[in-house]
Amino acid sequence: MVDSVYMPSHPLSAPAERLVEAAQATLAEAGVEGLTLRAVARRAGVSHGAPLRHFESTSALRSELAARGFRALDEAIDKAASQAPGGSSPLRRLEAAGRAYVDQAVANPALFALMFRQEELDPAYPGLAERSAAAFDQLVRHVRAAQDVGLEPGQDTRVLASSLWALVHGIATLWSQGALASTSGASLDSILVAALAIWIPQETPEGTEA
Amino acid sequence: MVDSVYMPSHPLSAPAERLVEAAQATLAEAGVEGLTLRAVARRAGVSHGAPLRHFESTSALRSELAARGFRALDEAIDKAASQAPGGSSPLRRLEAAGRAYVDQAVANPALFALMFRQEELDPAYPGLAERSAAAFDQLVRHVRAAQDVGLEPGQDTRVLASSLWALVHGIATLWSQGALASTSGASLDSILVAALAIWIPQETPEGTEA
DNA sequence: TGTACATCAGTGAACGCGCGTTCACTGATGTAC
DNA sequence: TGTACATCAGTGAACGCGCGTTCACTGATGTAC
Repeated sequence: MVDSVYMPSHPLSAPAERLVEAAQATLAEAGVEGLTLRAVARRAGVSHGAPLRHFESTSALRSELAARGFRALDEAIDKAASQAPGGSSPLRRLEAAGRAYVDQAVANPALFALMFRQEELDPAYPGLAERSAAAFDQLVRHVRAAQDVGLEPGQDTRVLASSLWALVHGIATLWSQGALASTSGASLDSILVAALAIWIPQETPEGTEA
Repeated sequence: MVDSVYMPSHPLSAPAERLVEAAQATLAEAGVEGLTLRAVARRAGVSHGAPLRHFESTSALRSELAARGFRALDEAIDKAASQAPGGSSPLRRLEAAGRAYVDQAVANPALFALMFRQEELDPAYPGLAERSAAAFDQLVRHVRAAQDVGLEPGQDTRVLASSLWALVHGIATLWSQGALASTSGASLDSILVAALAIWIPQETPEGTEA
Protein backbone atom coordinates (compact mmCIF):
# COMPACT_ATOMS: atom_id res chain seq x y z
CA MET A 1 0.00 0.00 0.00
CA VAL A 2 3.07 2.23 -0.01
CA ASP A 3 2.91 3.58 -3.50
CA SER A 4 3.91 6.43 -5.71
CA VAL A 5 1.47 8.77 -4.03
CA TYR A 6 4.23 9.43 -1.51
CA MET A 7 6.23 12.07 -3.30
CA PRO A 8 9.21 13.85 -1.81
CA SER A 9 8.38 16.80 0.37
CA HIS A 10 11.72 18.33 -0.58
CA PRO A 11 14.60 16.84 -2.55
CA LEU A 12 16.47 14.07 -0.78
CA SER A 13 19.52 12.12 -1.88
CA ALA A 14 19.00 8.70 -3.39
CA PRO A 15 20.13 6.83 -0.24
CA ALA A 16 17.85 8.97 1.92
CA GLU A 17 15.01 8.22 -0.47
CA ARG A 18 15.61 4.49 -0.05
CA LEU A 19 15.52 4.92 3.72
CA VAL A 20 12.19 6.74 3.45
CA GLU A 21 10.77 3.83 1.47
CA ALA A 22 12.01 1.38 4.07
CA ALA A 23 10.55 3.58 6.79
CA GLN A 24 7.13 3.64 5.13
CA ALA A 25 7.10 -0.14 4.91
CA THR A 26 8.27 -0.46 8.52
CA LEU A 27 5.61 1.97 9.70
CA ALA A 28 2.86 0.10 7.89
CA GLU A 29 3.97 -3.25 9.28
CA ALA A 30 5.15 -2.43 12.77
CA GLY A 31 3.24 0.71 13.67
CA VAL A 32 4.54 3.95 15.11
CA GLU A 33 6.25 2.19 18.04
CA GLY A 34 8.07 -0.13 15.67
CA LEU A 35 9.44 2.69 13.55
CA THR A 36 12.98 2.93 14.91
CA LEU A 37 16.17 3.88 13.14
CA ARG A 38 17.54 0.40 13.64
CA ALA A 39 14.43 -1.27 12.23
CA VAL A 40 14.56 0.98 9.18
CA ALA A 41 18.23 0.17 8.68
CA ARG A 42 17.50 -3.55 8.83
CA ARG A 43 14.75 -3.27 6.25
CA ALA A 44 16.87 -1.10 3.99
CA GLY A 45 19.68 -3.66 4.24
CA VAL A 46 22.26 -1.28 5.70
CA SER A 47 24.06 -1.21 9.00
CA HIS A 48 22.31 0.37 11.94
CA GLY A 49 24.49 3.46 11.93
CA ALA A 50 23.85 4.33 8.31
CA PRO A 51 20.51 6.16 8.68
CA LEU A 52 22.16 8.79 10.88
CA ARG A 53 24.04 9.96 7.78
CA HIS A 54 20.71 11.11 6.34
CA PHE A 55 18.38 11.82 9.25
CA GLU A 56 19.73 13.32 12.40
CA SER A 57 17.12 11.66 14.60
CA THR A 58 14.12 9.37 14.62
CA SER A 59 12.05 12.50 14.92
CA ALA A 60 13.42 13.87 11.65
CA LEU A 61 12.64 10.66 9.81
CA ARG A 62 9.15 10.57 11.27
CA SER A 63 8.63 14.19 10.32
CA GLU A 64 9.60 13.43 6.73
CA LEU A 65 7.02 10.64 6.62
CA ALA A 66 4.40 12.90 8.19
CA ALA A 67 5.09 15.68 5.68
CA ARG A 68 4.63 13.21 2.83
CA GLY A 69 1.47 11.93 4.44
CA PHE A 70 -0.01 15.41 4.53
CA ARG A 71 0.96 15.95 0.93
CA ALA A 72 -0.64 12.66 -0.11
CA LEU A 73 -3.76 13.57 1.85
CA ASP A 74 -3.93 16.97 0.21
CA GLU A 75 -3.60 15.43 -3.24
CA ALA A 76 -6.15 12.70 -2.57
CA ILE A 77 -8.70 15.24 -1.38
CA ASP A 78 -8.02 17.45 -4.37
CA LYS A 79 -8.43 14.58 -6.79
CA ALA A 80 -11.59 13.27 -5.13
CA ALA A 81 -13.23 16.69 -5.04
CA SER A 82 -12.44 17.41 -8.67
CA GLN A 83 -13.79 14.03 -9.76
CA ALA A 84 -16.88 14.05 -7.53
CA PRO A 85 -20.12 12.85 -9.15
CA GLY A 86 -22.22 15.92 -9.77
CA GLY A 87 -18.91 17.74 -9.63
CA SER A 88 -20.28 21.14 -10.33
CA SER A 89 -21.91 21.24 -6.89
CA PRO A 90 -19.74 22.55 -4.07
CA LEU A 91 -21.76 20.42 -1.66
CA ARG A 92 -20.92 17.24 -3.56
CA ARG A 93 -17.28 18.26 -3.75
CA LEU A 94 -17.18 18.85 -0.01
CA GLU A 95 -18.75 15.46 0.58
CA ALA A 96 -16.18 13.82 -1.70
CA ALA A 97 -13.40 15.60 0.20
CA GLY A 98 -14.68 14.18 3.49
CA ARG A 99 -14.85 10.69 2.06
CA ALA A 100 -11.34 10.99 0.66
CA TYR A 101 -10.03 11.96 4.09
CA VAL A 102 -11.53 8.86 5.68
CA ASP A 103 -10.35 6.65 2.81
CA GLN A 104 -6.77 7.87 3.12
CA ALA A 105 -6.73 7.49 6.88
CA VAL A 106 -8.21 4.00 6.89
CA ALA A 107 -5.83 2.87 4.14
CA ASN A 108 -2.80 4.06 6.15
CA PRO A 109 -3.77 3.98 9.81
CA ALA A 110 -0.22 3.91 11.18
CA LEU A 111 0.78 6.84 8.99
CA PHE A 112 -2.20 8.83 10.23
CA ALA A 113 -1.37 8.01 13.82
CA LEU A 114 2.15 9.26 13.16
CA MET A 115 0.96 12.44 11.45
CA PHE A 116 -0.96 13.47 14.54
CA ARG A 117 1.52 12.48 17.25
CA GLN A 118 2.87 15.96 17.43
CA GLU A 119 5.07 15.26 20.43
CA GLU A 120 7.06 12.80 18.35
CA LEU A 121 7.53 15.11 15.38
CA ASP A 122 9.81 18.07 14.85
CA PRO A 123 7.58 21.09 14.19
CA ALA A 124 10.49 22.85 12.48
CA TYR A 125 11.12 20.05 10.00
CA PRO A 126 11.14 21.54 6.48
CA GLY A 127 7.74 21.32 4.85
CA LEU A 128 5.86 19.68 7.67
CA ALA A 129 3.90 22.67 8.95
CA GLU A 130 3.39 23.95 5.40
CA ARG A 131 1.93 20.72 4.10
CA SER A 132 -0.30 20.27 7.08
CA ALA A 133 -1.59 23.81 6.67
CA ALA A 134 -2.06 23.31 2.93
CA ALA A 135 -4.34 20.33 3.48
CA PHE A 136 -6.43 22.23 6.00
CA ASP A 137 -6.57 25.28 3.73
CA GLN A 138 -7.93 23.14 0.95
CA LEU A 139 -10.68 21.95 3.26
CA VAL A 140 -11.42 25.57 4.17
CA ARG A 141 -11.80 26.46 0.48
CA HIS A 142 -14.26 23.62 -0.08
CA VAL A 143 -16.24 24.65 2.98
CA ARG A 144 -16.33 28.26 1.84
CA ALA A 145 -17.60 27.25 -1.60
CA ALA A 146 -20.31 25.20 0.09
CA GLN A 147 -21.26 28.13 2.26
CA ASP A 148 -21.57 30.26 -0.85
CA VAL A 149 -24.35 28.00 -2.04
CA GLY A 150 -26.14 27.96 1.29
CA LEU A 151 -24.40 25.61 3.74
CA GLU A 152 -24.49 27.13 7.24
CA PRO A 153 -24.01 30.61 5.79
CA GLY A 154 -23.71 32.39 9.12
CA GLN A 155 -20.87 30.28 10.50
CA ASP A 156 -17.22 31.25 10.62
CA THR A 157 -15.61 29.28 7.81
CA ARG A 158 -12.55 28.10 9.72
CA VAL A 159 -14.65 27.02 12.67
CA LEU A 160 -16.99 25.12 10.37
CA ALA A 161 -14.06 23.51 8.58
CA SER A 162 -12.55 22.53 11.91
CA SER A 163 -15.65 20.74 13.02
CA LEU A 164 -16.03 18.90 9.72
CA TRP A 165 -12.37 17.91 9.98
CA ALA A 166 -12.95 16.63 13.49
CA LEU A 167 -15.91 14.61 12.28
CA VAL A 168 -14.07 12.76 9.52
CA HIS A 169 -10.96 12.45 11.67
CA GLY A 170 -12.97 10.91 14.48
CA ILE A 171 -14.64 8.45 12.16
CA ALA A 172 -11.32 7.47 10.61
CA THR A 173 -9.39 7.04 13.83
CA LEU A 174 -12.11 5.26 15.79
CA TRP A 175 -12.66 2.92 12.86
CA SER A 176 -8.95 2.22 12.39
CA GLN A 177 -8.59 1.42 16.07
CA GLY A 178 -11.46 -1.04 15.85
CA ALA A 179 -13.51 0.87 18.39
CA LEU A 180 -16.43 1.73 16.14
CA ALA A 181 -16.77 -1.74 14.72
CA SER A 182 -16.59 -3.56 18.04
CA THR A 183 -18.81 -1.14 19.93
CA SER A 184 -21.48 -0.11 17.46
CA GLY A 185 -21.57 -3.00 15.04
CA ALA A 186 -22.24 -0.62 12.16
CA SER A 187 -20.25 -0.49 8.91
CA LEU A 188 -17.80 2.28 8.19
CA ASP A 189 -19.76 3.34 5.13
CA SER A 190 -23.08 3.53 6.93
CA ILE A 191 -21.57 5.74 9.63
CA LEU A 192 -19.85 7.97 7.11
CA VAL A 193 -22.98 8.31 5.00
CA ALA A 194 -25.08 9.18 8.04
CA ALA A 195 -22.56 11.71 9.32
CA LEU A 196 -22.16 13.44 5.98
CA ALA A 197 -25.92 13.47 5.41
CA ILE A 198 -26.38 15.48 8.59
CA TRP A 199 -23.70 17.91 7.61
CA ILE A 200 -24.29 18.30 3.94
CA PRO A 201 -27.80 18.42 2.48
CA GLN A 202 -28.47 16.21 -0.50
CA GLU A 203 -29.91 19.07 -2.56
CA THR A 204 -28.64 22.61 -2.67
CA PRO A 205 -30.61 24.34 0.04
CA GLU A 206 -32.41 27.57 -0.77
CA GLY A 207 -32.08 29.32 2.52
CA THR A 208 -33.37 26.41 4.58
CA GLU A 209 -30.09 26.30 6.47
CA ALA A 210 -30.14 29.93 7.56
CA MET B 1 -6.26 16.02 38.22
CA VAL B 2 -6.29 12.40 39.35
CA ASP B 3 -9.19 12.42 41.72
CA SER B 4 -11.86 10.33 43.30
CA VAL B 5 -13.73 9.98 40.02
CA TYR B 6 -11.46 7.03 39.30
CA MET B 7 -13.25 4.29 41.16
CA PRO B 8 -12.16 0.66 41.09
CA SER B 9 -13.46 -1.34 38.16
CA HIS B 10 -13.37 -4.41 40.38
CA PRO B 11 -12.01 -4.85 43.90
CA LEU B 12 -8.24 -4.65 44.14
CA SER B 13 -5.98 -5.14 47.15
CA ALA B 14 -4.70 -2.04 48.93
CA PRO B 15 -1.18 -2.30 47.44
CA ALA B 16 -2.62 -2.77 43.96
CA GLU B 17 -4.77 0.28 44.54
CA ARG B 18 -1.69 2.32 45.43
CA LEU B 19 -0.03 1.15 42.24
CA VAL B 20 -3.06 2.25 40.24
CA GLU B 21 -2.82 5.71 41.77
CA ALA B 22 0.87 5.89 40.93
CA ALA B 23 0.10 4.71 37.41
CA GLN B 24 -2.52 7.43 36.91
CA ALA B 25 -0.05 10.09 37.99
CA THR B 26 2.67 8.61 35.78
CA LEU B 27 0.32 8.47 32.81
CA ALA B 28 -0.72 12.08 33.25
CA GLU B 29 2.86 13.28 33.54
CA ALA B 30 4.76 11.04 31.17
CA GLY B 31 2.14 9.98 28.66
CA VAL B 32 1.32 6.52 27.38
CA GLU B 33 4.93 5.83 26.37
CA GLY B 34 6.15 6.75 29.82
CA LEU B 35 3.76 4.42 31.59
CA THR B 36 6.08 1.48 32.34
CA LEU B 37 6.05 -0.91 35.24
CA ARG B 38 9.38 0.43 36.42
CA ALA B 39 8.22 4.04 36.29
CA VAL B 40 5.13 3.16 38.27
CA ALA B 41 7.23 1.32 40.85
CA ARG B 42 9.50 4.35 41.23
CA ARG B 43 6.56 6.68 41.77
CA ALA B 44 4.93 4.29 44.22
CA GLY B 45 8.19 4.07 46.14
CA VAL B 46 8.62 0.32 45.78
CA SER B 47 11.23 -1.78 44.03
CA HIS B 48 10.85 -2.40 40.35
CA GLY B 49 9.80 -6.01 40.78
CA ALA B 50 6.96 -5.27 43.15
CA PRO B 51 4.25 -4.34 40.60
CA LEU B 52 4.41 -7.83 39.09
CA ARG B 53 2.90 -9.13 42.32
CA HIS B 54 -0.31 -7.30 41.41
CA PHE B 55 -0.38 -6.91 37.64
CA GLU B 56 0.94 -9.65 35.45
CA SER B 57 1.97 -7.28 32.68
CA THR B 58 2.08 -3.66 31.61
CA SER B 59 -0.94 -4.45 29.49
CA ALA B 60 -2.97 -5.52 32.53
CA LEU B 61 -2.12 -2.32 34.38
CA ARG B 62 -3.00 -0.24 31.34
CA SER B 63 -6.25 -2.13 30.94
CA GLU B 64 -7.16 -1.37 34.55
CA LEU B 65 -6.58 2.33 33.92
CA ALA B 66 -8.58 2.19 30.70
CA ALA B 67 -11.50 0.44 32.41
CA ARG B 68 -11.55 3.15 35.07
CA GLY B 69 -11.37 5.77 32.37
CA PHE B 70 -14.45 4.40 30.66
CA ARG B 71 -16.26 4.25 33.95
CA ALA B 72 -15.36 7.86 34.74
CA LEU B 73 -16.47 8.89 31.26
CA ASP B 74 -19.76 7.07 31.65
CA GLU B 75 -20.39 8.75 34.99
CA ALA B 76 -19.42 12.21 33.75
CA ILE B 77 -21.78 11.93 30.80
CA ASP B 78 -24.57 10.68 33.04
CA LYS B 79 -24.08 13.52 35.47
CA ALA B 80 -23.87 16.18 32.77
CA ALA B 81 -26.97 14.93 30.97
CA SER B 82 -29.04 14.81 34.14
CA GLN B 83 -27.94 18.31 35.14
CA ALA B 84 -28.30 19.87 31.68
CA PRO B 85 -29.95 23.30 31.56
CA GLY B 86 -33.41 22.79 30.16
CA GLY B 87 -32.97 19.26 31.40
CA SER B 88 -36.35 18.02 30.38
CA SER B 89 -35.38 18.24 26.71
CA PRO B 90 -33.70 15.15 25.26
CA LEU B 91 -31.94 17.40 22.75
CA ARG B 92 -30.35 19.47 25.51
CA ARG B 93 -29.35 16.32 27.38
CA LEU B 94 -27.70 14.91 24.26
CA GLU B 95 -25.86 18.18 23.79
CA ALA B 96 -24.67 18.10 27.40
CA ALA B 97 -23.51 14.51 26.92
CA GLY B 98 -21.41 15.54 23.94
CA ARG B 99 -19.87 18.40 25.86
CA ALA B 100 -19.08 16.13 28.79
CA TYR B 101 -17.26 13.73 26.48
CA VAL B 102 -15.03 16.49 25.16
CA ASP B 103 -14.46 17.89 28.65
CA GLN B 104 -13.37 14.53 30.02
CA ALA B 105 -11.07 13.85 27.10
CA VAL B 106 -9.41 17.24 27.17
CA ALA B 107 -8.94 17.07 30.94
CA ASN B 108 -7.17 13.68 30.65
CA PRO B 109 -5.63 13.49 27.20
CA ALA B 110 -3.10 10.78 28.02
CA LEU B 111 -5.79 8.63 29.61
CA PHE B 112 -7.94 8.99 26.51
CA ALA B 113 -5.06 8.10 24.26
CA LEU B 114 -4.54 4.99 26.37
CA MET B 115 -8.22 4.05 26.34
CA PHE B 116 -8.22 3.90 22.57
CA ARG B 117 -4.87 2.21 21.95
CA GLN B 118 -6.49 -1.15 21.69
CA GLU B 119 -3.33 -2.94 20.61
CA GLU B 120 -1.76 -2.09 23.97
CA LEU B 121 -4.70 -3.25 26.06
CA ASP B 122 -5.90 -6.71 26.98
CA PRO B 123 -9.43 -7.09 25.58
CA ALA B 124 -10.13 -9.87 28.09
CA TYR B 125 -9.22 -7.76 31.11
CA PRO B 126 -12.12 -7.92 33.61
CA GLY B 127 -14.51 -5.03 33.14
CA LEU B 128 -12.79 -3.33 30.23
CA ALA B 129 -15.14 -4.36 27.43
CA GLU B 130 -18.17 -4.00 29.70
CA ARG B 131 -17.36 -0.46 30.76
CA SER B 132 -16.55 0.63 27.25
CA ALA B 133 -19.83 -0.81 26.03
CA ALA B 134 -21.74 0.78 28.91
CA ALA B 135 -20.51 4.25 27.98
CA PHE B 136 -21.50 3.76 24.35
CA ASP B 137 -24.88 2.33 25.34
CA GLN B 138 -25.57 5.41 27.40
CA LEU B 139 -24.89 7.54 24.35
CA VAL B 140 -27.23 5.35 22.32
CA ARG B 141 -30.01 5.90 24.88
CA HIS B 142 -29.58 9.65 24.72
CA VAL B 143 -29.63 9.57 20.92
CA ARG B 144 -32.75 7.43 20.91
CA ALA B 145 -34.52 9.84 23.27
CA ALA B 146 -33.56 12.68 20.94
CA GLN B 147 -34.87 10.79 17.95
CA ASP B 148 -38.15 10.30 19.79
CA VAL B 149 -38.63 14.06 19.80
CA GLY B 150 -37.68 14.48 16.17
CA LEU B 151 -33.90 14.31 15.68
CA GLU B 152 -33.10 12.46 12.46
CA PRO B 153 -36.02 10.10 13.04
CA GLY B 154 -35.31 7.86 10.06
CA GLN B 155 -31.72 7.02 11.00
CA ASP B 156 -30.52 3.83 12.61
CA THR B 157 -29.89 4.78 16.23
CA ARG B 158 -26.55 3.03 16.63
CA VAL B 159 -25.27 4.48 13.38
CA LEU B 160 -26.35 7.94 14.45
CA ALA B 161 -24.76 7.48 17.86
CA SER B 162 -21.55 6.30 16.23
CA SER B 163 -21.27 9.36 14.10
CA LEU B 164 -21.96 11.70 17.02
CA TRP B 165 -19.35 9.79 19.01
CA ALA B 166 -16.86 10.22 16.19
CA LEU B 167 -17.57 13.93 16.08
CA VAL B 168 -16.89 14.61 19.75
CA HIS B 169 -13.99 12.16 19.75
CA GLY B 170 -12.42 13.90 16.79
CA ILE B 171 -12.80 17.30 18.38
CA ALA B 172 -11.32 16.09 21.65
CA THR B 173 -8.34 14.25 20.18
CA LEU B 174 -7.41 16.86 17.59
CA TRP B 175 -7.66 19.54 20.22
CA SER B 176 -5.60 17.61 22.77
CA GLN B 177 -2.90 17.01 20.19
CA GLY B 178 -2.75 20.71 19.44
CA ALA B 179 -3.70 20.20 15.81
CA LEU B 180 -6.94 22.16 15.86
CA ALA B 181 -5.50 25.12 17.68
CA SER B 182 -2.37 25.41 15.55
CA THR B 183 -4.11 24.83 12.24
CA SER B 184 -7.46 26.55 12.53
CA GLY B 185 -6.82 29.20 15.16
CA ALA B 186 -10.31 28.75 16.54
CA SER B 187 -11.17 28.07 20.18
CA LEU B 188 -12.27 24.68 21.41
CA ASP B 189 -15.58 26.03 22.56
CA SER B 190 -16.39 27.75 19.27
CA ILE B 191 -15.72 24.54 17.36
CA LEU B 192 -17.74 22.45 19.77
CA VAL B 193 -20.65 24.89 19.71
CA ALA B 194 -20.65 24.98 15.92
CA ALA B 195 -20.46 21.21 15.61
CA LEU B 196 -23.24 20.56 18.09
CA ALA B 197 -25.41 23.27 16.52
CA ILE B 198 -25.32 21.43 13.21
CA TRP B 199 -26.18 18.15 14.84
CA ILE B 200 -28.70 19.19 17.38
CA PRO B 201 -31.32 21.84 16.64
CA GLN B 202 -31.69 24.56 19.22
CA GLU B 203 -35.48 24.07 19.38
CA THR B 204 -37.34 20.81 19.25
CA PRO B 205 -38.12 20.32 15.59
CA GLU B 206 -41.63 19.45 14.52
CA GLY B 207 -40.97 17.20 11.61
CA THR B 208 -38.51 19.55 9.91
CA GLU B 209 -35.76 16.93 10.23
CA ALA B 210 -37.69 14.16 8.48
C1' DT C 1 -1.41 -19.23 75.03
C1' DG C 2 1.97 -21.05 72.30
C1' DT C 3 4.07 -23.27 68.41
C1' DA C 4 4.32 -24.35 63.38
C1' DC C 5 3.27 -23.30 59.13
C1' DA C 6 1.35 -20.73 55.03
C1' DT C 7 0.54 -16.65 52.67
C1' DC C 8 1.55 -12.20 51.15
C1' DA C 9 4.27 -7.94 49.82
C1' DG C 10 8.37 -6.44 48.80
C1' DT C 11 13.74 -6.61 47.97
C1' DG C 12 17.77 -6.38 45.17
C1' DA C 13 20.92 -8.64 42.11
C1' DA C 14 21.10 -10.44 37.68
C1' DC C 15 19.80 -11.53 32.79
C1' DG C 16 19.04 -10.43 27.94
C1' DC C 17 16.89 -7.22 24.86
C1' DG C 18 16.53 -3.32 21.52
C1' DC C 19 17.41 1.18 21.43
C1' DG C 20 20.10 5.73 20.13
C1' DT C 21 24.58 7.26 19.71
C1' DT C 22 29.71 7.55 19.09
C1' DC C 23 33.82 6.58 16.66
C1' DA C 24 37.68 5.06 13.97
C1' DC C 25 37.68 3.10 9.85
C1' DT C 26 37.04 1.51 4.60
C1' DG C 27 36.13 2.19 -0.06
C1' DA C 28 34.11 4.55 -3.80
C1' DT C 29 33.28 8.71 -6.23
C1' DG C 30 34.18 13.39 -7.44
C1' DT C 31 37.22 17.54 -8.03
C1' DA C 32 41.56 20.57 -8.45
C1' DC C 33 45.46 21.43 -10.65
C1' DT D 1 46.59 12.01 -18.37
C1' DG D 2 48.02 11.67 -13.83
C1' DT D 3 48.41 12.69 -9.00
C1' DA D 4 46.51 14.47 -4.54
C1' DC D 5 42.93 15.48 -1.95
C1' DA D 6 38.00 15.99 -0.37
C1' DT D 7 33.56 14.27 0.07
C1' DC D 8 30.21 10.88 0.71
C1' DA D 9 27.93 6.39 2.16
C1' DG D 10 28.41 2.81 4.80
C1' DT D 11 30.72 -0.55 8.39
C1' DG D 12 31.06 -2.80 12.76
C1' DA D 13 32.50 -2.67 17.46
C1' DA D 14 31.45 -0.47 21.57
C1' DC D 15 28.92 2.38 25.10
C1' DG D 16 25.19 3.31 28.33
C1' DC D 17 20.27 3.36 28.89
C1' DG D 18 15.64 1.73 30.43
C1' DC D 19 12.96 -1.96 29.86
C1' DG D 20 10.48 -6.61 31.26
C1' DT D 21 11.44 -10.60 33.64
C1' DT D 22 13.42 -14.15 36.82
C1' DC D 23 14.81 -15.68 41.23
C1' DA D 24 16.30 -16.62 45.86
C1' DC D 25 15.45 -14.21 49.65
C1' DT D 26 13.42 -11.39 53.92
C1' DG D 27 10.02 -10.03 57.05
C1' DA D 28 5.39 -9.32 58.39
C1' DT D 29 0.84 -11.01 58.91
C1' DG D 30 -2.57 -14.53 59.25
C1' DT D 31 -4.24 -19.28 60.41
C1' DA D 32 -4.40 -24.21 62.35
C1' DC D 33 -4.28 -26.87 66.03
